[in-house]
Amino acid sequence: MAEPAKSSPLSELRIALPSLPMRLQEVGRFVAANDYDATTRSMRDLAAEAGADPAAFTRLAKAIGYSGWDALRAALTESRRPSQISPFSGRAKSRRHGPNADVALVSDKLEAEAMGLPRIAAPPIVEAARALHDAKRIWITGYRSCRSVAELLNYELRLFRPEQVQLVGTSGPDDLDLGAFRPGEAVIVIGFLPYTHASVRVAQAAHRAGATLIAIADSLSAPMAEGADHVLLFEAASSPGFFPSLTGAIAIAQSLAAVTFSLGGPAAKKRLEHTEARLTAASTYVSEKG
Amino acid sequence: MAEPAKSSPLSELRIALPSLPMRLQEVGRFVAANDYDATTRSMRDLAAEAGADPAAFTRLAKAIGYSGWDALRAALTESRRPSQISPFSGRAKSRRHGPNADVALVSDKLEAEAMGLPRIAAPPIVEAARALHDAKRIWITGYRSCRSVAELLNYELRLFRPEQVQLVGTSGPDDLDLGAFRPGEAVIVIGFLPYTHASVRVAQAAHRAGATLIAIADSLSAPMAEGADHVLLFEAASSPGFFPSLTGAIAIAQSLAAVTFSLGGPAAKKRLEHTEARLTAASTYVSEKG
DNA sequence: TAATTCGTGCAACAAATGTTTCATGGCCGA
DNA sequence: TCGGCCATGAAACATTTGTTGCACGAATTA
Repeated sequence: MAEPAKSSPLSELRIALPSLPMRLQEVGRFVAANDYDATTRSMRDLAAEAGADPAAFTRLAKAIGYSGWDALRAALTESRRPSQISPFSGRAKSRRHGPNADVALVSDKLEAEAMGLPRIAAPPIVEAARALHDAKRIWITGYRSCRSVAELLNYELRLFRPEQVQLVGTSGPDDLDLGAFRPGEAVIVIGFLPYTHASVRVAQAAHRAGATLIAIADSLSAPMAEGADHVLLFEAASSPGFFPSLTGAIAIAQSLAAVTFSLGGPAAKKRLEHTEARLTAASTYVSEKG
Repeated sequence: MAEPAKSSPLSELRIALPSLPMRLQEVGRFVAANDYDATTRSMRDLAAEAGADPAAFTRLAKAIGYSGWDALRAALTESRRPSQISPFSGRAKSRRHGPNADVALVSDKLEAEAMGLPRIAAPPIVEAARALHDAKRIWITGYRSCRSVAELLNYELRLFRPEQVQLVGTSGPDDLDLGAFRPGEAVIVIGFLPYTHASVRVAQAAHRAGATLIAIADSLSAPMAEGADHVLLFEAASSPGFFPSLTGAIAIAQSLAAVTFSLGGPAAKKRLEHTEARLTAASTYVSEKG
């Protein structure tokens, strides 16, 4: 196995974790999960809270290459020192070339996308959620990279409205679903430049069928936004990256699902709990650990 | 003796500072200026660096109203604890009822998610991208809501590396793919609390096979992060919503794809152009209109 | 089955920690 | 000038810290 980067003591710990004895794994996990306490409180204190032997901490430190717990904690403390993280402007010194160019690129991209989120208009989302709440059935469409957004929306809505939500094109060719749109139903279409023909066709079919059309797009002039009852806008090109940013679309989708759920009231809550209970019963999840 | 329940230990210190003896002022200023070291290093250590007597620290603490240096440091430690992600709690007083309640909810959610993005660490993303660049093959895994992230990553990476990227579980049962992991390949696992058994199984299989494991998760203590060569963290619970936030994961995924593409150089660019040309020729997109 | 290694908890150890005491020296009021 | 007061540094104190040696039990190997 390739030797991993020794960037942080915590990552060294994680990497060595699986090959450690059981008790040391427990302690290691505890340290990873409570790294702040690990740097501030005493070893015996941590041991008491973790329900482990104090010696285990010393042994853990030695097992991953440190001279003792003191050395591990010192490394942890240094890696957590805030001075190196806080100043955003300090990144300006990073040169355009060299190994840090990519880091600067990523940081800029994240920061740019963060700026875009608060610019999303909330009221249209709430209105669209009301439309979804009233809809007898909900269809969701998204192609290419927007398919991920469509599937997320489909997934979250189905958590509390399983029978009434459906992705277009999953139970056969898209064209079959296009003919199934009815008044009183809602169709969500997600897309941005360049727009796919398929998404436009779905939007047109929805409009023609008299269904409520909700478009999540990057522009009011997007083809699938024509004739839409609700248009939710996000900035796809806000980031200096190569691919259009989808964080805005994802944020809209999740907000839409959250508000729709909120409108659903106790019934939706009960439904969600029921779904979660079923998943838990099927032991889908890893059980909570101590 | 009663401990003061004031706002912040540091502000108490600053307030009481001018009325203190000269030597205690020096020490107090040192503590205020190096509060991180004050919580992590020992009293004698600080005294040595400040060029003061260790006893001065005890006297300082008592002068402010604490029972001793230990009490002061404990207060400092608690006030600095990072888990309190509550710079927003002040605004939480916005009306809970009325027609605008949902709008406020959405706005808060978007703002909270925007705050989370810049907190994502960029260097690990770049390192992970290097690993992807070197990988002979890339597997991607994500279940439940994380599947949307996995599919987005799969889509974007396939734009310029079509043959070497594959979603786990698309060409048959997951278990078939699990046996196909090889050293020199990279496996990406995306997940957050509650963690699915399936994702943990994939991570373990990757680790066992000697493949490079990249985990995109909400915590260092996530099961699939154990033994991972790269862990990319995002905040899933940062928003006051019902479903875990995925904007962080999406942002990481897109940054990862962007940097990997960047590392690919002209070859990747050529490949992407080729793919785009093919899609255009198939008239997938709506032609630019005037 | 016997021998051996390994993981683990317990307890004792030396070192380091925070606190206290004491002696010193400067300052101000009498 | 004297006497009391306070700030200050050094050293001694009890406590707590991280560490290590030892014994017991389980798992592994011959």
